[in-house]
Amino acid sequence: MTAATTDEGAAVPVTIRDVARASGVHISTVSRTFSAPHLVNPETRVRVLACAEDLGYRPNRAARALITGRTHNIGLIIADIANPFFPPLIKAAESQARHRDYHVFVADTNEDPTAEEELVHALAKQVDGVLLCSPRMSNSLIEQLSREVPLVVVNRQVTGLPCVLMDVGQGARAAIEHLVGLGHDRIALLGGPRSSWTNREMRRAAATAARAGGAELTMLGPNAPTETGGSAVAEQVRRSGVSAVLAYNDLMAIGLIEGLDALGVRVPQEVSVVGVDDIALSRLTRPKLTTVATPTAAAGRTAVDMLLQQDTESPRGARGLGAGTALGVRRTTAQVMLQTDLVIRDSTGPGPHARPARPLAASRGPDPHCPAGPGTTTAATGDAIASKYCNGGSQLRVDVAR
Amino acid sequence: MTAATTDEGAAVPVTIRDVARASGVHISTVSRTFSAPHLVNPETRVRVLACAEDLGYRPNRAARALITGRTHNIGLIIADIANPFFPPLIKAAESQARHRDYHVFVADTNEDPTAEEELVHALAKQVDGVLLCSPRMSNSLIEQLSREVPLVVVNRQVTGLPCVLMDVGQGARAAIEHLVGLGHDRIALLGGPRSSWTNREMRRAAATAARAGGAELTMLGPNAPTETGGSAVAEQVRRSGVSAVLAYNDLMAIGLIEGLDALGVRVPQEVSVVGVDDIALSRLTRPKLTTVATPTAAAGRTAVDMLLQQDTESPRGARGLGAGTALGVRRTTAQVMLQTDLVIRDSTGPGPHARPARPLAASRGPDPHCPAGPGTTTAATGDAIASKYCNGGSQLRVDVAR
DNA sequence: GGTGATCCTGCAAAGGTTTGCAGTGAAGTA
DNA sequence: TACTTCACTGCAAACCTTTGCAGGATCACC
Repeated sequence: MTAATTDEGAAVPVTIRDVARASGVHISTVSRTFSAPHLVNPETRVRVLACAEDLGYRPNRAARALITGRTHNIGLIIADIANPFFPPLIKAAESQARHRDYHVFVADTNEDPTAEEELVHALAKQVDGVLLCSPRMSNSLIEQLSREVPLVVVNRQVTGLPCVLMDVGQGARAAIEHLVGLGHDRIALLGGPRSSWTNREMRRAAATAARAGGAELTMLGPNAPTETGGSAVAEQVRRSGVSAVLAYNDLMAIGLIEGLDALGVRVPQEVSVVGVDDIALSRLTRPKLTTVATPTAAAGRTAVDMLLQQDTESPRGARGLGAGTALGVRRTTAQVMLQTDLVIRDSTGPGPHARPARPLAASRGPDPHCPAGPGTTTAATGDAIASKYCNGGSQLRVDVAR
Repeated sequence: MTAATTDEGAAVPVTIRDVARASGVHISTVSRTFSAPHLVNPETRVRVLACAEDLGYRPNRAARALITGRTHNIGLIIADIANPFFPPLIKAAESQARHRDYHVFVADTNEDPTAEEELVHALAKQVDGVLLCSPRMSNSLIEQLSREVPLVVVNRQVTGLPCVLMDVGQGARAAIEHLVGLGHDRIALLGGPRSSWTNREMRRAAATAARAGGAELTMLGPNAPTETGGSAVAEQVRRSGVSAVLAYNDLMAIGLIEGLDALGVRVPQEVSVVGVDDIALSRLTRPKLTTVATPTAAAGRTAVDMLLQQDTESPRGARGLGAGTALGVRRTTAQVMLQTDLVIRDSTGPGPHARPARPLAASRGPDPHCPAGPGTTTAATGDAIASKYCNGGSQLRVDVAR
């Protein structure tokens, strides 16, 4: 408001120097007023702050970054923003970062590993750390890049690096058990991208669970993790003769349901379908999707916390230590596993070997993921009652490596 | 790869100085090699580039920004990333910006005007310009902020500022005409946020179109632009006795359909519903949503182009001109209006006064918004054939003010 | 050989901030 | 009183890059 402007309205940048002049102190005192207030006399401080406020002074972060080596920015590298899995993660990460006075660069790689690498390089000098979400590049490349800039990896396990993982293994197991419990003994796993860690975990856990439950598991894929990727295999699913499908994610599950519908195969009457992610959309389709809910927002928050924690511990470019000395630079390598929940809705139903009317073991009640909406209304439509399978809320299991 | 690292792997920042030493030239020559290659001897240039490559040198953008006054960053302020309307816009904007060697800060305001203002302030020094998407703050505040940093406004008309608008007026008119043509003469407009420019435009255009078509238009709202906001008014819609509803956006339309379904009201048999935005989701619900498609990605690209264009024209902090002199600072105030398209799917059907079997005036064919997918398969399910109402593609109508 | 033009390169200041060090004055202690 | 301690402030270097200016070398031309 009171910031000086020229006639034409262009803002005149007001610097620490202007504030110093106005308040009659040296620029270093102004600097300290903002970055180390306890070092300046309370009276001086209020005077400086008043002048700064009056002139509309705001610290130049670029200049600050130049000397401190900290930008107070973080980077967020995302495979595909348009995939509804990511926005809640971005939103949570951005919010958490801002709480800690950090800003967030967001970059979209279109699932392209090369773009991922370039972006890390491009961002490295501008940020204090990077969140790599569902990366598609190799582990060794990730390790290598982590030497250039602190990294936290989401949805991928890289030894020696801090990771935030969602326990899709547990989720896949719960899903298979749910299907087996419903009387399905021929199940397909609709795989996602080959380079996806989640994909590998799901395959492994689903295979084990199917074996334990005496069911036969058919692996399909890899496929694009999109609606189209799901609908494209509808025909294959029908031919395979399975009565249930666990899909890599909700988008594929929804696409598959569309595809089956086009072939005249009814879900869940003829084929049961389970997705993964519990994107908002999965409550809005018909039938509403049974899915493994992943704690996306929590993952975003946690990843930011881990990044900023390790960041605090390892200031780069500090002046006191000889530049580049590894002294005191110890990076966190904690790996956090977030729990998943099976949310049972309407896309799964009794299989060929269903036993009559055995109640589910799980707790019952309205879908906790959809409070107060008509999304899970049941009586009128005869839908199955939504329930959670395992545990009440998302908890952390933390392993600290090395 | 060959960048120097310490034993423990921490990266040693390599500067222009290191490259200069390695290649035996002065730092200014190295600088010119990157920022003004034509000024340096080809032989020298290749030598410097080789050394830079070898050492893994990357220019420090903060330092560069400090002296040039250009950060090569832009800010993107979004009301709600989780609203599926925005991700395609973000994606397009980020991609376009990156093509021009700019990076993008993304910030989410949670529909909070105060947060918008704070974010503009916070970002101002770090970016060369800001995209304000569907802002909720007042026009006068926006104008004031535009003096601090170049702004391009999306989905809001602010005189004197560059704006990217979607012609929702045209869209609303087309929707009303479509409904009237189907025999509906009592229609409700389900309004969105009061401070939304889109909302005002829709109201105005819908009212005019309804009058022209001899239909009665009931205004409902304001409501939250979410699924919940839509489902909350289902009861009100039923009581009002209308046979068709035009909703502020797809989320509300989908929520409304859910809500009506819960009340036992069938769509489109008893009530027709039209949304706005054509989010990906609108093709996946049952019934598939008739909606006004807004060119979201084009808006993102256009907005970035406009911002960078005006940015090129008005270098800030240039050294040659006296700092802050408005000389040469002439900002674009072009306002671009992007055309919208009515996409007819399955949530609209004949009204109480339908004339029998009059073919629609529009072109027919598969939904151009959903190529090659089973999303609009028709024969098996008996769905209406999807078609576009007005024009073939999104075109620009450009007015250059002042 | 002298003059001027052209091409390339080096010099040094500048941009806004932080921070180790030193200096000041006042208060506390012996 | 002399000495130490303390709280506060100023000084100046440093971070990395860009860029106006000037100097040096080379060449062409008269």
